[in-house]
Amino acid sequence: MPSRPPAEPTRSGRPRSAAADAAILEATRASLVDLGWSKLTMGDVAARAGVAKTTLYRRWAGKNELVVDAVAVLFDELELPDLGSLAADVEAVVLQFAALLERPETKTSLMAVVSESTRDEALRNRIRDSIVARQKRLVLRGRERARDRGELPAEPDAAMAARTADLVFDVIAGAVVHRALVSAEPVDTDWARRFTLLLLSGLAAAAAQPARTACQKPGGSV
Amino acid sequence: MPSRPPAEPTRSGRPRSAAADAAILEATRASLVDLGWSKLTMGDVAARAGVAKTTLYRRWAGKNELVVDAVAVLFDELELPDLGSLAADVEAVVLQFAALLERPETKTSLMAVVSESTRDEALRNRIRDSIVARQKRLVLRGRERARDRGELPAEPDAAMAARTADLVFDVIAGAVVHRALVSAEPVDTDWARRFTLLLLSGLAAAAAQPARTACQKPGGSV
DNA sequence: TCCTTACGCTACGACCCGTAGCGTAACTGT
DNA sequence: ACAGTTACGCTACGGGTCGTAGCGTAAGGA
Repeated sequence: MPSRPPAEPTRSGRPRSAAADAAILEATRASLVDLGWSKLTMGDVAARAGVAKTTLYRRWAGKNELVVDAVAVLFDELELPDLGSLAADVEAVVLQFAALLERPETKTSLMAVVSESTRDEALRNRIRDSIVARQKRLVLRGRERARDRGELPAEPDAAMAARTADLVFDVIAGAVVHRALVSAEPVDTDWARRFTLLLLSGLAAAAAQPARTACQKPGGSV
Repeated sequence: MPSRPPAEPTRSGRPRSAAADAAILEATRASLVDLGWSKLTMGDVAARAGVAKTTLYRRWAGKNELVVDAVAVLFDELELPDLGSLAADVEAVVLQFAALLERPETKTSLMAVVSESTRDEALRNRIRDSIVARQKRLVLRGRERARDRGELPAEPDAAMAARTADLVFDVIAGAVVHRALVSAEPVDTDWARRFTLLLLSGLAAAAAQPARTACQKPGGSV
């Protein structure tokens, strides 16, 4: 339901074709794969979907909104598995997220819409609601599950817990995105394992020592 | 010296105007501020720079390359301060980087060119050489300095040290970018401090315990 | 049956792209 | 001083996309 009018219970007149919605979003993803973000045009999407160009503009304000909706459903695939330990769960979700970023549809368009959103608050909200919020739930569920397992201490201060969750979210999502799209190097099992070790070690150690000095320990490698 | 021909020692004929280069790059930044990435056009940049549009195309292949060069010089401002401790240094550089991302020129264009680079290897290399590499140096210098201070153990395995540096780089840059541009929330002193604590705690603890299990400790908050 | 809304289609002005062609300007070598 | 070479400004152009208007038709609801 990507259409703009928030909710109108029963409207008279001809209803919008749900099949057209599906065809358009599918055509958008296909066009992203073939042409990439910059060469994707509204006319091309309309032609692929077997729909008039005007129909697109009746539902979406432009390319940005259309692509966000087309890509957002892919994030529904993300799930937090229950593999018995927090480390295994984090590692798995990192690999899932990386696999999603490897898909040409997302690879070419995610950063583009984020870039556009820096000058468009409505678009920013749309991205937050339909993409970012879905990812953040995984972090909250992961923390919840780890607390039930006894792997992380219960956080008495709710506000502080929320800020920590935000921090962890930006670290995980940011690191994976940066590795995959900016550094353009593979997020493989080895990288995911090393990253997870770094993150969880940091969470545990920082929880034990909230001071603000650097710690020094001898030892091996990360 | 953004022009494509790598190096031709002594060329005959009229030399390219260095003043025009400077004016064009300056005009590009100004146009980014006023119009943003998507509405920036080559014609507008040429007009602002007081230069013919054809001159732009004689030096840059297109918008992508031009903007990368125009923004790259801003990254020269980044420096790793020497504040006495690794934590303070990291915190400061995080804030510097965040301030850079707050500038409208970078905010609107960095992710856009990264997005374009997913389908253009030459652009990817250009970004890596003129932007990413400059940031990565800060990580290497930071580690070097921390080792001299005794804050981090010397890493005997050079290959492993390089991989750790890459990991740390993606974590720092990725987290800051994600916080600033995707979550669109401020990277303030508090956030930088909490992030730094998490990172450095993780580095120290993970170095001491390279195993692959999650660690559980009691304690307060990050 | 009337009313309302969605759809397909065509056409349109506006804008931007990237290039070709030309005459002129600037610098190099002999 | 002169020819050779390259850069520059300017104009003009075909090709493409944008986003919208207008029209007739299709598909539901009262």
